[in-house]
Amino acid sequence: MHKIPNIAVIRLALYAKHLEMLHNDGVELVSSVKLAKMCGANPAQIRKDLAYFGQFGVRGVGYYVKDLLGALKEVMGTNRTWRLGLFGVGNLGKALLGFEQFAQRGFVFTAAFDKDLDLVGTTVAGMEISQSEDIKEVIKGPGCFDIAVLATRADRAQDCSLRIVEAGVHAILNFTPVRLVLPDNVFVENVDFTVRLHALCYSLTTGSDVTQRHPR
Amino acid sequence: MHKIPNIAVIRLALYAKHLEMLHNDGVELVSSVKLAKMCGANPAQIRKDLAYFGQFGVRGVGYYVKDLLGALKEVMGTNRTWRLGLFGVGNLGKALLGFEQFAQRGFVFTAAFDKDLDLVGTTVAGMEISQSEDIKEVIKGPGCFDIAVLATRADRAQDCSLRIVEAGVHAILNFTPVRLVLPDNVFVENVDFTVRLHALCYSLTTGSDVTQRHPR
DNA sequence: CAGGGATAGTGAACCTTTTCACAAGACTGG
DNA sequence: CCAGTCTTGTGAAAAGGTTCACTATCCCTG
Ligand SMILES: NC(=O)c1ccc[n+]([C@@H]2O[C@H](COP(=O)([O-])OP(=O)(O)OC[C@H]3O[C@@H](n4cnc5c(N)ncnc54)[C@H](O)[C@@H]3O)[C@@H](O)[C@H]2O)c1
Ligand SMILES: NC(=O)c1ccc[n+]([C@@H]2O[C@H](COP(=O)([O-])OP(=O)(O)OC[C@H]3O[C@@H](n4cnc5c(N)ncnc54)[C@H](O)[C@@H]3O)[C@@H](O)[C@H]2O)c1
Repeated sequence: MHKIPNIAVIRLALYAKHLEMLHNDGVELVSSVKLAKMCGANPAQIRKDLAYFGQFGVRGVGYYVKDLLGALKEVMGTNRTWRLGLFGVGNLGKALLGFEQFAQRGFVFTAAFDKDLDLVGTTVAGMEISQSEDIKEVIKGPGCFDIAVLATRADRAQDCSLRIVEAGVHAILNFTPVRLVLPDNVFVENVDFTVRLHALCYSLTTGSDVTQRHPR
Repeated sequence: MHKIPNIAVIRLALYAKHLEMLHNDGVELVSSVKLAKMCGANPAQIRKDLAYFGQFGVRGVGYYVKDLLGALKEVMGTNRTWRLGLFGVGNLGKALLGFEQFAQRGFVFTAAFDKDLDLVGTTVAGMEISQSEDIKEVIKGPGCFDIAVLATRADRAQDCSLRIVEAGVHAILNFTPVRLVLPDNVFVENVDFTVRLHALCYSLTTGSDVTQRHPR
């Protein structure tokens, strides 16, 4: 029994993305070598990553795209729709709400919250905006969601995340630059692209690539 | 002479971010232990990362926030303003253009391009939008930029990135889900948050955290 | 100016992750 | 049905990264 490297799990999402593309293109069979080329990975790594979760290929043949995709979705829990709740309908929040491709990938916004009373009650991308304080009521109804997307102003992020957790939500995609301090049973993924911009600056300045072995 | 781990470089940006906060709060001195707590890192790692680039601390005392920040900025090439050119002024592009905090961190949009002729000529967040085809002219004038931010529709991304490279730009922050195929001397950082959402799904489904040892 | 308490810098040990290399199985054509 | 070819699955080796533990250095107090 092996321990599963955390990074393998994250790569699974990457593989699934590319399998989805292959599937859409009508490709039925793929080898680890071909998939690796698409993902910019090493074929042995793909095989090893998959091996942590089972045997999905056929020796001498390759992987059946549809089967592997289905298996990966099951492993990752993405063979269902996940409901998202947005906090902070500003610049970024509006872009996220209006991003149709989320739905194609199984993510649907069921609620949106803002502090600003001018926004509350208005509709953005077909979604009526609720007041942040009402989270506990909203979550009991059709606005119930599984994952919170945090895009409030930075100075409200900690505070807001606490209320999210209090309401019983245990997963947060955090777009604010704040490192949230929350109980251990809450899963947080931080997205900060200024850090990525800095990596580019370093590359341009020194001429040396900051190659990423891990997808990010 | 040691080889510098690429990930160390990326962490530098993280340290710099937190040093910036300390500096704004008027803190003058910080130890590796304190900084590690803020960043969610190990103190030895911080010291080791810094050691790759020089000696910035005082034994028995700690690091002078202002000095260390200055040193890191120099190492990373962020002690100057970097000019950004936006491609694709849609949902996401508008949010990026309107994000004032970029400027605070030394990143300024000097040009914005779109394919849509209804958008070209209009002004978004104080920026006049040019036609994608005009990149070569724009880059010769005051609209010149160092880093391209790619937020076009996915099916135009590869094509658009090629034209960016042709115009002489060698760094791209790529928000599209496409893996760009470009010459080796072009630096690309991919931002794909659906992959992060999938990691959350996995955590929620299995109950096991996908802890990130590396900042992303 | 000596002693105690901090804390950076760093070689070495340790741990994790990637890559290699090959056996096992699957298909093809004759 | 056999030989040749392809590709997965996987133990083992290699590479890469993190953490430990210790030394060197500094500051402060008496
Ligand atoms: N816009 C970008 O491109 C971008 C890029 C990177 C990071 N971010 C981060 O995303 C966050 C939002 O950025 P933005 O540009 O959309 O800012 P914004 O000021 O346009 O929007 C913030 C919104 O959050 C709302 N808000 C504040 N406190 C709230 C609370 N407690 N509950 C619910 N809503 C609340 C505000 O009313 C406002 O509508 C910021 O933390 C920013 O640092 C934004
Ligand atoms: N909106 C989001 O929250 C979000 C999230 C993740 C990823 N993305 C990705 O970012 C990209 C943009 O998303 P969006 O929601 O802003 O889409 P959008 O359709 O609102 O905007 C795309 C814009 O790009 C322009 N465009 C197309 N081809 C171009 C070219 N060759 N040169 C310049 N401009 C061009 C279009 O005219 C349009 O204005 C997409 O690839 C999407 O997958 C968006």
